[in-house]
Amino acid sequence: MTLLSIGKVAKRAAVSVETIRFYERMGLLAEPQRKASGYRQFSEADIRKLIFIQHAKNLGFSLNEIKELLSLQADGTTTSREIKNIAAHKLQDIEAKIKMLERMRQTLQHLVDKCPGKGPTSECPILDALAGEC
Amino acid sequence: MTLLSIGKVAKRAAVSVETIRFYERMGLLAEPQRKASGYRQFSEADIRKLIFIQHAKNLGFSLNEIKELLSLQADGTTTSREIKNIAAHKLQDIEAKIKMLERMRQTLQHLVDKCPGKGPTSECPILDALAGEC
DNA sequence: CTTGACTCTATACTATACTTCAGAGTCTAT
DNA sequence: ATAGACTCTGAAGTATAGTATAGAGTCAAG
Repeated sequence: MTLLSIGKVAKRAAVSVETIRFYERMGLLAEPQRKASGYRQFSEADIRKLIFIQHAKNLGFSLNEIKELLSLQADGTTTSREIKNIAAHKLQDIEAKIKMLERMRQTLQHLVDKCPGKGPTSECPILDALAGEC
Repeated sequence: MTLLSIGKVAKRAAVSVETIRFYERMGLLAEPQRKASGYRQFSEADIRKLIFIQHAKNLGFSLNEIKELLSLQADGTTTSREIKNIAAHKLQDIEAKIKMLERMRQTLQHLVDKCPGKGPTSECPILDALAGEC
């Protein structure tokens, strides 16, 4: 198999060289082979792993969660059920976040609608509402 | 007016003593009066400000944004229009976040639905999708 | 064989919003 | 007067996900 420099891998996976070294330190990527000079040598599998990481990040997984997914994937005794559970949990996280943001959106929309957009700040309903007891 | 210790203020505003000192350092609260001993002395207005900060945080404003809101509020030349603009901007931020989370939710829901929840990880459609090129 | 691009390590820095800690001094109730 | 609660400062630590930098060494093309 062809071995690739960190720069090539970075370009192909669309991440920075520093990010790759950072992921290695964090344990998301195994320590790669080295040349006699100390230069890292990566394989195509590492590129796939980096792409996996980006996709999981896009779905809201943290690096720690991604690390867990990767280790479960590597572990022969893990079943698809565990992966599904993790994904379902993350789905709930996301739904909870959406609900919170929806509440924030509604409240803020009300305030913006109520504000005439003129006059001094002392009569601004937005500031009034923020100062209010409840 | 009655003056209050940092501990009383913390209790009444439902924040920690350290948080109050932190907000002071960040410039969200003005430096309070001090007793001869160096103990801070707060007023009811400070409690209202702390409550304002909590409410604004609940609506998604960052501490820096809240700092701006507070300084605009204090500044006599600012109009309600500026506050409305800031709130409207934040509303757009929130809406953008919701949209992104909705996309994440949909993708993740699809994956969870597709996964039978049994069998080895090597056949897990969730992991497959994360590894996929696109 | 030289030059420019690349890579190495280690450390520090970014942003956000706090929390924790040590060690010293103060306040209040009994 | 003394014990326990409270407060002070300044610095360091937490979590997340990287980015930046210095100084040294390596690689590939002409």
